[in-house]
Amino acid sequence: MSTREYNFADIEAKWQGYWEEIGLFRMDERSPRQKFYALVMFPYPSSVLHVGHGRNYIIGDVVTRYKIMRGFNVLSPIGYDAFGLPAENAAIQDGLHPAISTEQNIKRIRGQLKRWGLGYDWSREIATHEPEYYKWTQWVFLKLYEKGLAYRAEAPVNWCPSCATSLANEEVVAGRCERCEAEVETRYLPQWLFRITDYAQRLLDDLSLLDQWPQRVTVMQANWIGRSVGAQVEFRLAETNQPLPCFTTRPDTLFGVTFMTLAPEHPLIEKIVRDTPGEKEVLKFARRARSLRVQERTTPELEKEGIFTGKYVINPVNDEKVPLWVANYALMEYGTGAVMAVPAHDQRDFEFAKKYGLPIKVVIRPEGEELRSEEMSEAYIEDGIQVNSGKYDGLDNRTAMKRIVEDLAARGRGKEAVAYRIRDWIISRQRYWGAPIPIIYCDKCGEVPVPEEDLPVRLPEKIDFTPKGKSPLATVADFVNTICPHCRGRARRETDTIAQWLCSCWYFLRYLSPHASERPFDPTLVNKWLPVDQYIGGVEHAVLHLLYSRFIVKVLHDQGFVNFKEPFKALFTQGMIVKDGAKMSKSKGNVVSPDELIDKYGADTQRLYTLFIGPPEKDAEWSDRGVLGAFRFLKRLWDLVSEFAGEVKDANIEEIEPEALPPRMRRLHRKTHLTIKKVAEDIERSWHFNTAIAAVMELVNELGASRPQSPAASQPVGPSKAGPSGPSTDGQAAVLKEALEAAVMLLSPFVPHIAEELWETLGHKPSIFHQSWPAYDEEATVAEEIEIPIQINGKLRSRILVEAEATDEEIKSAALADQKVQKHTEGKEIKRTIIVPKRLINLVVK
RNA sequence: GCCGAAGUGGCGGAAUUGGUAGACGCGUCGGACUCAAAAUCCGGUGGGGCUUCAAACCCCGUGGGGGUUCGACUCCCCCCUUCGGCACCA
Repeated sequence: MSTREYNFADIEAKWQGYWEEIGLFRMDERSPRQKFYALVMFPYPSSVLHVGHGRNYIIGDVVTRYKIMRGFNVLSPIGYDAFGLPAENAAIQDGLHPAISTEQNIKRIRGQLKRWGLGYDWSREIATHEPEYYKWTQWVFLKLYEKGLAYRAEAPVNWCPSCATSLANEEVVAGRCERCEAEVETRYLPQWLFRITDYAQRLLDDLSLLDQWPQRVTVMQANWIGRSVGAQVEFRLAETNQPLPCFTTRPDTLFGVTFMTLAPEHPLIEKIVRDTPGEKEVLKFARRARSLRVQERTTPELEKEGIFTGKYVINPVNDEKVPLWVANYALMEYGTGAVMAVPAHDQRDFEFAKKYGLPIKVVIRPEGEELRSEEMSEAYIEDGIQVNSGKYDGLDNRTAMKRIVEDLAARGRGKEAVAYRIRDWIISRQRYWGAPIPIIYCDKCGEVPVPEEDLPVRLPEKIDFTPKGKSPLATVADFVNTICPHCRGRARRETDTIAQWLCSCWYFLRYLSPHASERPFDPTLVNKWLPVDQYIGGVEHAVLHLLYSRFIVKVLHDQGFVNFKEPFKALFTQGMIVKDGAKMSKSKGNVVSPDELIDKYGADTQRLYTLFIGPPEKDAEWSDRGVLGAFRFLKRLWDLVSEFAGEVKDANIEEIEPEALPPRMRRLHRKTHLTIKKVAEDIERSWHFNTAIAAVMELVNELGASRPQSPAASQPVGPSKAGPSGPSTDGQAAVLKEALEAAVMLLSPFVPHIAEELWETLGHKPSIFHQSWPAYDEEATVAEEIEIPIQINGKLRSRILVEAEATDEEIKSAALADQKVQKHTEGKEIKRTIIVPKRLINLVVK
């Protein structure tokens, strides 16, 4: 037997070396071919990657290789999101400097990526912790600072006690730290923020440009931005006439306002209660309410509490005087921090009013019904007809809403307004392992940005990482003490670092000119290559990385640095791979290591199984048995090609004449073309690699059945070895060759190493990826005979074989001639006949 | 509570616009090869009924209940379950 061993280890090493050598994935800036930017979310270098991470990169690699074969000039870069807390926490634990552990991890991960056979342009590799990179992250910060989009404020922040740093709102999930799941506290600290709220409307509007994003991601972003349309209405303090604007989405209920509430943080509180009898009590209440933890403060379960300030405000629609309260459920960050309360038509206000005996005044009633406040057990929040609303009585509330706002606007006491749920983005981190914020504080000049030519502000290396609630950088005198760029006087540096999210907001621009030392990116190249044609990553970044990147790109666009508005044209979010029903994690002990798997079966097997496991956008359960199945398939393919290679070598595919072939070969020829058709459709239409692979498996099964020694293909092999693939059957050899080559090519983006090797076995010169993707012959996919199922009253009763071109009449008479059909129609009348061309016939009988 | 996705054999999953439900793989059962095992190859495999066995045949079957249709995993209505996201945002 001439069958060779499937020695995957050697094969994979061989071709990985070869691709590197010929620069298969090196992007050529001068190529005239159409560009395609394929991007995978770059890895965070914490320890090693598991097979779950692999899915992301494997899918990306399939896209890269497929697009290359489709003739595109592909850019497929890789890098490392290297700043961040885990490295620093590890340093605290075992004393290894983050710079060292990060470098070590990068080395290991780079090795893993290469062993997977992933195609990257390694000459463009970047890591965000390198000064050559973070210099430009700091530059981005300065660009925002110049436009007033970066500012410092003493803000109540989400504080993660375990990470010992502040967090952005996007990093808080259900009151817990997104990373470590510790409960988040509120602290008051001076922080650096980005005015992402200035871009809220555009971030929302431009979601409509992202028609190649999964809808759930755009919906999540829209929800996160949380736009509400309403009105800003100007109430005034009764004594001083000082304006106290509030935002409402229900100006139609203005006549039902019976009190007003202020957020405990509201700056006005202190002023208005000064020297009043209730001063102490009110301030005490406000302080207590403020100290609540974020998740306690913002749940509907919170017991609604408040206190009367002793002051009153005037309602602009009817000049009514209503009491002003402080309430624990009012939020300073939303609207104006002052809320008009309409207990009859808002559930929170209703509960509050009931508790404190405040009046409830109905101003909207359901159509055709009365509504009495004494009988209400909950607020009526639906639409209805205005009552107790002066001249607006009798109007439907939607109309009244518009009129009331118009009338207020005419009197200068209100206007249409929009409020957003999204908050400004807190980017300060009180930790070491990040890019220092490039700001200097000078006693004379105040806050001074570090001049561009002084970048990067380098991270000092020698440092004590132990978290103290403020940045470790504050303890390094050499770092803190500096000179003011303006007056040359003594000054101090900002000691917070930039949240790592900013590093990943622009890395996809850096890939175009990764080594440029004079600028962050090359504008010509960036404008040519962006937006990214296909971005691939996890859905967990829906409102973090993906929202932040959109924001930063818009800022850069506005300043003329780039000419596109959105960074990622198409997004694909792959599902998670779980094991034993849970996300893979070291602590759960359910991590499947790719390294062992590759040792045992090879990278191609792992790749094939990962792609075969299910539709890539869905979560999937990892199965060790499934891996074995993938391996078996590759081995079968290997044996088949090895076995046939010699016989088909001289055959000429061009000379196939289907009519001259025996039926089995004709079927294989047809199957080959059907498979070519299906695989491209599955890849292009829905990325369903699992069904594409299944189709090739079918082809290989069919091929296996064509083996000379297969009982189905020939008589038991006699003393003569000539068999059906002997010299007299060149046409048959050509069909076999065609099928083998198609199978190998169609699998090549999925299992590139074995494909290259078998391509060579079949007598071709590498690389298979220089071949263009196979095309199918429509004519070859047409069957001469087709099977038509026969239904009687919608139930399947029989099947008949008919000529593909058979007319309806012919099909019908063939069906009626069928024995089983006769049995079922005996003595009955055929009422109707439905024929779906080439699909089925249904006889309706009675 | 609101929004979204999903529910198909023992398991992962297939089924263009409504048109043969269960492709492909795993598992399992039977067989071949073997002293034996592994590997490999061949064949069966949704449930049930009928049947000595088999074939043939019949019934049921895509979370549950209705409906539309010649025909429904697919469309419509109601309900259940699971998973994601949001959740005092005025």
